[in-house]
Amino acid sequence: MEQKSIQINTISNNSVRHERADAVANRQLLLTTAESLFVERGVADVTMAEIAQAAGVGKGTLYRRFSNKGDLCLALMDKQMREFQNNMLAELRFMAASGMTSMQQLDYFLNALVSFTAVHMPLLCEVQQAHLLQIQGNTQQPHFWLYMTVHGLLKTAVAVGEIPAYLDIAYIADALLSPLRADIFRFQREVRGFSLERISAGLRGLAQRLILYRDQVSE
Amino acid sequence: MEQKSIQINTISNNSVRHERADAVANRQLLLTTAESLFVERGVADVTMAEIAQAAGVGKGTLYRRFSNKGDLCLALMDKQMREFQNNMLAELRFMAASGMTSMQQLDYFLNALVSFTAVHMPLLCEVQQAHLLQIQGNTQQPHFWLYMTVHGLLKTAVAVGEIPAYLDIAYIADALLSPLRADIFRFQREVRGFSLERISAGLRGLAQRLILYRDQVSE
DNA sequence: AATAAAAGTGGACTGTAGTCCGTTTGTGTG
DNA sequence: CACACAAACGGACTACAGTCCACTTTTATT
Repeated sequence: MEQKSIQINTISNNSVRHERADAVANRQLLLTTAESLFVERGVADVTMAEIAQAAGVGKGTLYRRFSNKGDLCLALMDKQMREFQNNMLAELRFMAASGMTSMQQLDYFLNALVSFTAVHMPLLCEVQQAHLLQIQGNTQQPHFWLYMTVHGLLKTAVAVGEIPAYLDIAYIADALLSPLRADIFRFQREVRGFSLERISAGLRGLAQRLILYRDQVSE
Repeated sequence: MEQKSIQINTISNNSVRHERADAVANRQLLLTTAESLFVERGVADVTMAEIAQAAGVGKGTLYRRFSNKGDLCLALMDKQMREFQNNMLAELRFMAASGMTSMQQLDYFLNALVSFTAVHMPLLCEVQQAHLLQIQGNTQQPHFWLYMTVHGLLKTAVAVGEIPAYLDIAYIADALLSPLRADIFRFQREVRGFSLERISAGLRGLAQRLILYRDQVSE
């Protein structure tokens, strides 16, 4: 997880500068401070200035590490995010090897993603609020990986003939993920009062509708 | 459109207070001022203080009329919104009377909605940013009407047997509308580079997948 | 026309995000 | 070890959203 942040700054192409020790310590300090404040009073009600103050550093230091609240929240989820990714990758590979269809894998993936979204909703709200359009091909974005996964599964499903070839799977991948944007998800949970099970079933049901039935005209 | 704002404040149950003339004038002044600033420099780059100043009124006056930028933007769309609503209502009624199926009506509706979203995207972004969770059963929200319409069409479609009864249409109505949230729509347009036609076709294709085919098991 | 109360108004004020920049500190090099 | 300098630091500063409230204007009533 954090071995990544070392050796970021390559000077020219030869000598390397490590991230300074105090900087590393401060990053960690800020993360743990933020986390406990978030737990204590809720993510939305903690200001950046408070985090800096509670950690005993200046605001400039905080912002040097995390360019905004979303960034900070993303860093807090980072570990669990990678875990989720790795687990999913492994499980999907296993499912594929066991002869399960791509659409069954997609079903499983979406279900897991609903749970993940539910657990991290408060942080995800902040992340998505911040990263809205600075996405611009940033491969690091959480959304990017989700999209690639769903898109990949759909692509295979088309190739194998599970779903019709005329479907616009690039669009569909986006569309299937859009109800899981944190703000919409939250709306469904808190205003509509949908249970996790209902959201998961609804979304998966929508996805499974893509499956090709025998008598359909393949346009 | 603006005949509505008169006679809002009922005192007790008998006497009525009109909205003061200067207030009405100021509301109109603020709307036209805001609109020209928006046209000139883009919605996102105009601050509330600028609007107040350009209109020659204090900030307090602006905020008394429109409780935030989203509110102001909503008011600017109000006329076209009602128009869209009325047209749709009429056209859907006509389609129904002409014997078109609910799913065909939904197809038409979604297509029109994509166009509407595209035209008003900048304003919609602001509106949706502001009104995120103060929605709480507010019947005035634009989203509410969209939801009711889609939900209604799906309900009829189930009743008539166009789509299976086991579908969770309450969920599906939300899910179908979620790719049209302004921020997601914008992402698809500006980052993915999807054309309007592609978005419309993709969304409608997804909706049409709900249709019941003969050999499907009705679970 | 006088008046009281509601409604409206302006702008100072508060709170928060995020930037900027002069100062301090850790680190690799000689 | 000392020294240069990039990196890191702190906190003042800017910008904007939104609130508050003392003062003004309109309006209905008499």
